[in-house]
Amino acid sequence: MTGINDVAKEVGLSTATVSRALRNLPGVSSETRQRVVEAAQRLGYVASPAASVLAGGQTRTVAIVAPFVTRWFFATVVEGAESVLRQHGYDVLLYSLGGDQHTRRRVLHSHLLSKRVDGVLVLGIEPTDDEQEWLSTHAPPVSLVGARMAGCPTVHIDDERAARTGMQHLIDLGHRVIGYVGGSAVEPLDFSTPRARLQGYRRSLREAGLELRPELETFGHFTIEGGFEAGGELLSLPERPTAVFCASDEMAIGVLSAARERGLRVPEDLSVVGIDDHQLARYIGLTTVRQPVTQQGQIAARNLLELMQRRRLDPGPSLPPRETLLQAELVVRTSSGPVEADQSVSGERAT
Amino acid sequence: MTGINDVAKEVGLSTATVSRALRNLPGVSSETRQRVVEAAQRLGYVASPAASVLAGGQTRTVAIVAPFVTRWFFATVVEGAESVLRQHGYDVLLYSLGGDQHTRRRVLHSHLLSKRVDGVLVLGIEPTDDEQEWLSTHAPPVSLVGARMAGCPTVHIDDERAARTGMQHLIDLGHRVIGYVGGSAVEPLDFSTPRARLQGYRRSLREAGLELRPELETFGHFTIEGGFEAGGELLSLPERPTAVFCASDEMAIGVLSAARERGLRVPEDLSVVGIDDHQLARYIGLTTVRQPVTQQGQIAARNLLELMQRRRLDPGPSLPPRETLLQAELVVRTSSGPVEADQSVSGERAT
DNA sequence: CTGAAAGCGCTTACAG
DNA sequence: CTGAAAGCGCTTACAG
Repeated sequence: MTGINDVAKEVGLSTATVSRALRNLPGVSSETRQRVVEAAQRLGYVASPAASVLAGGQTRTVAIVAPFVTRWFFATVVEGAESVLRQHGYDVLLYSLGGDQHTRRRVLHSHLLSKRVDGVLVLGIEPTDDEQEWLSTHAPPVSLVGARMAGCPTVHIDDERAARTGMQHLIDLGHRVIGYVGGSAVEPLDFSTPRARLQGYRRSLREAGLELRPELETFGHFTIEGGFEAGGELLSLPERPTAVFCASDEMAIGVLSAARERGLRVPEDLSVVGIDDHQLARYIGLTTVRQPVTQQGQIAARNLLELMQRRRLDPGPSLPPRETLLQAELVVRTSSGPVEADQSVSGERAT
Repeated sequence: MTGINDVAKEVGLSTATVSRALRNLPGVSSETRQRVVEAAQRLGYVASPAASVLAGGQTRTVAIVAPFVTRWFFATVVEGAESVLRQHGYDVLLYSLGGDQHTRRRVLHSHLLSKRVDGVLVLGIEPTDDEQEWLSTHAPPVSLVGARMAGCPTVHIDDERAARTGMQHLIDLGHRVIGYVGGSAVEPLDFSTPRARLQGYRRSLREAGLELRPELETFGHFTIEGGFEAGGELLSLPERPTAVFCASDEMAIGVLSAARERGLRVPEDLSVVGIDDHQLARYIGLTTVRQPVTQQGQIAARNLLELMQRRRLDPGPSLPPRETLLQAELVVRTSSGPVEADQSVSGERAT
């Protein structure tokens, strides 16, 4: 494998000069630089990352930490972030936690990260206080999507408000018994998104003077299958809700499926609304609260690039962290409609 | 940041012994090993990957190269592979090519990989002859999913056969005019899967004595949206097909949506069959040819682990590469049905 | 079983 | 503008 010495010999210069020339550092005559670049090209030389890192360079690598990559939202954010990072010459180390606490611990709470990457992109996970403390003292810069961490830039939508937007739509349509399909029964403290959406659901009900009923709150774990199960529960209730609001489109798809299985017409017998605007949503006519997803990945990546550059240039005091709040907007399709006459009877009872 | 020297000082031993103890190498008394491990733990020491690699160790990192991570198939394979690799202590560098030739070139055809990772997992891309030659001389072991490369282990289904399975189902139901939604009009040589599925479609028609018509072959780029567009074309044909076979479930979902938009009943007016068994398939009643997906990622990861281990232990002649052919099976749901009376008229005409 | 020393392939002050 | 030399933090023969 050709090393920097081979290139140095080839052009009759020191490795120092070769190193500087290849990295476009100042202080190399343009003629020399050109000769070096040509020789390197000819010999097929690429610097050994390990040696560069060890000698004090950067790793040119970023870690992306996400709970799952099979969920549409995270896969899309990863793709958005990855392309921006790659354009800037960074490689991406993927840590898909898979809900595993052990892995999470190893990844977030060990020295691995700090010596391996120049920055960390955290998706959809709210680091605990312990983790935050550890990260801020040991780890390289952190940038987040859909979560907050003291002193770090983040990009997200207002989840509570997004939920309220979807709920308001249903309430405006006259629905009075509205089921909810959210994340899981016991939201861990470190997942703020599902908590905020649940809050939004509840607050909308309260402000509309509607009753909060525990049996209307179900949990779909952000999967189609989970939504199907949760939808099944809701539709089996003695007093069946006339609408179901879901914390994600994937769960909404599950609910639609549960409705179909029971022969319910959508939206005549049941209205369903989600959050995301999943790629599938427009094709199945799902009413949803759309959030920009690729864009969140891109913005988070740019935030991270900026932090890494800042740390390189000037280890002084950092700017106040940026919080980018993206707009989510209601997209009305065919899965939601007004309460029908026979439905509103049960709806009135509920009020 | 605590280094190996700090640990060595702490226990009053040489760095060599500390290094050996921590990596469980033989030739260290168990008492010594225990002291070292404890000290390392206490000091929060983790070896610098860069230094380990440079000193002759392995990178403990694997590259996964995939065209897209937002496609369900690839995301699922990645998740399967990643969890196996992580269990074995490997990190994963993700290269999502995004159909970009430039990125592809940089990733597959530069020295980056060879110095950065111990192995490469290639998903859904058939390296060109040039790339194969380069990879086999410069790169670490390669393991593939859904593609072949000389001398490398691979796992995949028989794509032509999978297509024939789906097609036979439609033919058995009496369909005589069957549309096809595949990858893209000009399949690059390096994507064998779409080509093989198209072959399967054609061969099934020929063997059933049915006519191959160019206007029945459309292209959906393996996305829902692409399937929707392609489906639209097929359903606008003067002689509308009574069935559509799709090279992936995501495209089939698009076709279903196009049918719905036109008010066509499924399966009475149109049968639709896909390949994959996408997580959504059972919830929308999609008939499909199921392939194991997570499993392909896991097997490919194990193949790679084995190769990496073999290279470590014994750089001698390697075993003949393993080709794992997984079974794909028809899953009949509600999106396919027999040709109806009024349909078969046009069907008969087509014969 | 343990240690001293060389070396992995770069980068970076420091000189000139 | 260029070079000699130290050093990044480990691992690995080689001795003992």
